[in-house]
Amino acid sequence: MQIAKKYFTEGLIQLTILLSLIGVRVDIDSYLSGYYSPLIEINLGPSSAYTQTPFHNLRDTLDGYSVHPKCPELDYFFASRRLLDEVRTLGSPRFPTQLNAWLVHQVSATDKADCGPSTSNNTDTNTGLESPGDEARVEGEHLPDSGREVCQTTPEVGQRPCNSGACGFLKEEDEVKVKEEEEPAPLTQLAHSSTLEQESMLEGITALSDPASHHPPTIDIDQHWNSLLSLSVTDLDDLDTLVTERLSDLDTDITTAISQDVSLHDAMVTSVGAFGAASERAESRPVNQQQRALFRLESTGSSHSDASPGMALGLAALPFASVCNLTGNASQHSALGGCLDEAVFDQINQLGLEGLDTMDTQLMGCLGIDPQVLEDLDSDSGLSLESSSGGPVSPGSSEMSSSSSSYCEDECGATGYSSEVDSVPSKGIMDCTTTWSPIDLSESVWHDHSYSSPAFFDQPSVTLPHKGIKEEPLSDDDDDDGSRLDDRELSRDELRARAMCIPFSVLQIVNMPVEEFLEVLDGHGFSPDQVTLLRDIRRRGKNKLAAQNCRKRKLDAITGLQEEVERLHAQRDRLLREKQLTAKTMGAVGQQIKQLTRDVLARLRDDSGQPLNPERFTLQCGANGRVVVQPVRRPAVSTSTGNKTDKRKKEKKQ
DNA sequence: TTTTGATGTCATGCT
DNA sequence: TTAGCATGACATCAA
Repeated sequence: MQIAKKYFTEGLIQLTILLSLIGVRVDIDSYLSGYYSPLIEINLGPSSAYTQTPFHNLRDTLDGYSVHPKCPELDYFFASRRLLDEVRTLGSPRFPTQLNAWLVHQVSATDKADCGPSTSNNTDTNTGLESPGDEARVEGEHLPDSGREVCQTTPEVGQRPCNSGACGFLKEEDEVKVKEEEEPAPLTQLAHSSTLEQESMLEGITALSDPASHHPPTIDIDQHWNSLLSLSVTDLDDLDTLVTERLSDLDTDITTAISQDVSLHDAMVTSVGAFGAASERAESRPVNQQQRALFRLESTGSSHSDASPGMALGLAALPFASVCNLTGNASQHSALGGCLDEAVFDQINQLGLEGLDTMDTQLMGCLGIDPQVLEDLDSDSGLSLESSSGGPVSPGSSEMSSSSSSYCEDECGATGYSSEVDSVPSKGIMDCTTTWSPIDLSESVWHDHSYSSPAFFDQPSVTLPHKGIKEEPLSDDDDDDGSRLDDRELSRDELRARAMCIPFSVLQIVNMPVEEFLEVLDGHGFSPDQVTLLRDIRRRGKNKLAAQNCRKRKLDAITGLQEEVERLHAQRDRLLREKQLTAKTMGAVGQQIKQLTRDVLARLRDDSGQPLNPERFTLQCGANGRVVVQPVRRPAVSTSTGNKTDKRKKEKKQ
């Protein structure tokens, strides 16, 4: 039985390795870290829900982040994680190392069932190899073997417990220093392996090391954490120095930095678990939990080093900010984030943060984040970019995605027309605020500056005088001020729709797919006027978005041209300087040549023994490097050349 | 009162 | 033919 189990385990490992080599992520770790023991799932075999390749195939799609039916509780987590993955894809490419995490789960997961599903504590749970219990002992007998096999027979893959997460990152240095003496062979392999392999091997070494050595890192975590937190935002240079020193101390820090990125979802699981499920472990160890969560979040580059807290909140960390208690540690957060994965957020900023900022304020409210912070990040004009992007009502987000995806490629989030942005609030927000209605959102974000007129109800004409607003006294009826203000916030089309008793909001009309729109036109028995109004509203809404897009592009083009002009100016200045420098150099060289020529000629004698006259002779350097004295050509020569030019002119004329 | 930027809307061409 | 997009032009509002 043990032999069969061993073969089975090895087969799983090999299969996982092969899948990883062809780019299929075997991300069991995501599931493991939340609710279930990895050991149990491993024992369940390949039919386990954690063999989630289909999930990963779907995860990158718009609506493909649905969780495996066995884990519906993780739905909102994966929605958040998907967002973060999208953000991270803007940065440097990531490499799936969850395979390694899976392998290490085999090694160290014997006590997972006892110590809880969270993977962040496996600094301590690695001692599970010694944990009592029959099952743990049985696994303890096998898993270390399998782990060594993996480490030795497949060094190119190595091991890496992603679930070790930030703890692993912090303790690796110390542990590896200790293990360098104890484990020379793996480190030798490490030296010849790639970055991720080194990372994996280091983690594997850590996982296979003596459990007794895992207790000190808990202290080291705090020490490292305090040292890192002691850095201020303005100490980034020092932080870089610190990183450099650590790199010099241990050349695997880079790999650990990568591991931070890779294991972000672990942090999210941990954090989410602490936030949503309020697990016992989260209660028993809140400090470490938050620290790890925060550190991991930062390690994934969730902020600019110089970003304001609001900026940080507006980034991809938003879905996780409240979970990770981010708001209270913005400065430290920035320092760490800027160190670990700054490049990602450079690109995010370059790509425009509006897409991420379009996290609806209601969602922020659900997460306990002050929406005002986000509003500060936006322009004060209340651009309907927000409204369009925040068109969460969009029942036809797919339609919007198909129509706007082409432009979203380079400006996704910038203009806010991303279908993804549309889709996210439509799901996340609706989950959080069940009382939310499209009308309310349209009133709050659909920008239409005062085209609405309360007089419209008195004069239900289709054409609305734009200046009717000013003509309408505001204080005519104090009792109706509230309703009038509400009406004033509505757009003209909204008012028209109300007047025509159309049971759809403008956003719904604009954003619904064509098929659905046609069904609405046909199925609701609208009058021709209503149909016309619906079509006009839809057309105007679409055109409004198009106009905003167009203007955005125009501004971008102008900005690009300005930058191009500046670049060309700089190039021209540089070339002019080079030209002047070259002229000066040429002049100096010419003077030197003249002086040398005079000196040489003064030392030469003609047939009569007289020095050569520099006025009549000159030195000519031949192609072979020989210097020949030649008589200076008189103007007659120049006239001959002039004759030649005359001949050429004559030839041209002919 | 004028200027200017932002925005909505319409017309038109194209896909 | 229709829907949608892109864009120029114009109107309006507000600072």
